[in-house]
Amino acid sequence: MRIPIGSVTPASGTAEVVGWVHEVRDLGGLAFFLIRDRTGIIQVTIPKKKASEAVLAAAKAVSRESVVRVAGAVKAIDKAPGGRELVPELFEILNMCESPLPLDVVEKVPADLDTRLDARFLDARRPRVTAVFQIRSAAMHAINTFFFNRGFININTPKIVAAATEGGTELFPIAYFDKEAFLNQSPQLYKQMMMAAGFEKVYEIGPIFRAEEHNTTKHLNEATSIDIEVSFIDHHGVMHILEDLIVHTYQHVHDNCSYQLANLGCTDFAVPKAPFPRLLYSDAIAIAQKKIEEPIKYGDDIGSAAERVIGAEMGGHYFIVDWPTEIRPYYAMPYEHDPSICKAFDLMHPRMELASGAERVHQHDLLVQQIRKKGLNPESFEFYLRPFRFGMPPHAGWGLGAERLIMTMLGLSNVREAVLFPRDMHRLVP
RNA sequence: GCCCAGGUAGUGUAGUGGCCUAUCAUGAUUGCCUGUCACGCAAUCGACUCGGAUUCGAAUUCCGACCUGGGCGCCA
Repeated sequence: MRIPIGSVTPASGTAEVVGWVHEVRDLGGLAFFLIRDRTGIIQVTIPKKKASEAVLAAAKAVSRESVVRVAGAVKAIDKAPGGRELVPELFEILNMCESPLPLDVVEKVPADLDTRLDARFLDARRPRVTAVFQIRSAAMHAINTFFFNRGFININTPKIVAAATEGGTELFPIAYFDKEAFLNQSPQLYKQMMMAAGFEKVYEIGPIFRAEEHNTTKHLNEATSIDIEVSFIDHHGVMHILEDLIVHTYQHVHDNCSYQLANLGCTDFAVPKAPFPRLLYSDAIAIAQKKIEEPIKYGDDIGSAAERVIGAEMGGHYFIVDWPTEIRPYYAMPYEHDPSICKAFDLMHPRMELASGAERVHQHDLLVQQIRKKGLNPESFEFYLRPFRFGMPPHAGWGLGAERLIMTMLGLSNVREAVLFPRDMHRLVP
């Protein structure tokens, strides 16, 4: 019976493991093989005088990164990684690996991201890359559990749509029989429609597509969005949910992924504390005006340079709240006392924006008015506007970028590190 | 879309007109080595993105193409 390498201990007695040949060190009369699976690495030691002919033949023939099955006695050895080693009675090559390798799995020599992504299957064998995706999986599990425990209904909305949701961002056109269609940039309109359906609390984790020709370390043309929409709640309510979710997710990773965090060198993994500070948009602008050279004024978007200096000032996660209505989408609810600002917010990590959300406009006529103000045609949104005439409850929601969450959580330098097969301007394969 | 910087063995690099039959590391092949853990030692193998131009001479200068990284705008 095969057991995971991470579970092999000096107390195991005998063990059978399967995995990849990570490294070979042949000292002459004694040879060391490091065998790796997704749970860890074990040293296999072959004393050549004592080993069987079959074991010697296989050990001589095998190449690095070949798949092998090894079985034998487990011995406690202080000098070996994990304090144990395997002395094989069986050393079977399940599949040979070609040579040379497209990149160095052991990482004695680094590889460019481009080279790594071209051979992602091999790149992902590297323990630190495996760790990123194991942590991403754990984080997603925590997020699903969080919503399930709070009574959210998990929904799936179409990714093939007829029109833009908000205007502005570029869409990917696709051929849809004899009609014009696009890949969806956001589940925004659909999750709002489910408020009219009385679902009250919905969430969706799914792909979003943006055809922007951006060339940065924090943008993808295909990203994963974690979206919620909740009825009978205001923007403060959904901000509470968001900060609780962030803390819960960090805590889950902290409690369940110590091996992976160690592989990544995250020795000081800190769980953020809620509540996160609420910074008024107007105060954020004031900070930026003091600290950066390029001119920025009330009513401007907060650019990368401003984002960085404000982030440095805040030191941790924070919200920017009460944005000018003019620079937010039409579905953000303006304040009654001052319609020039609205109940919209962004969740920020010191490095970048993670999420944005708002209390939504739920009154049909106000919504039409706001759509017009943005220079958009309400008629092309009829499928969306219709529910607002048939009992749409007050509601609020947000969308959180999954890759950015993982990127900032683990201190990754490029968002592509948080995606198995990233899609950007230049990359469509693999 | 705009602005920078690049493209040299499988991988990562050095090389700014002749000293390049191209540096170093890693890797692969072969040999030696019984406690390695970036094992060590020796030998061998393996590269200037493509096309054009300048020049006695181009990896190096110029033009074009293709490809890549980064910054900005915009956003998640």
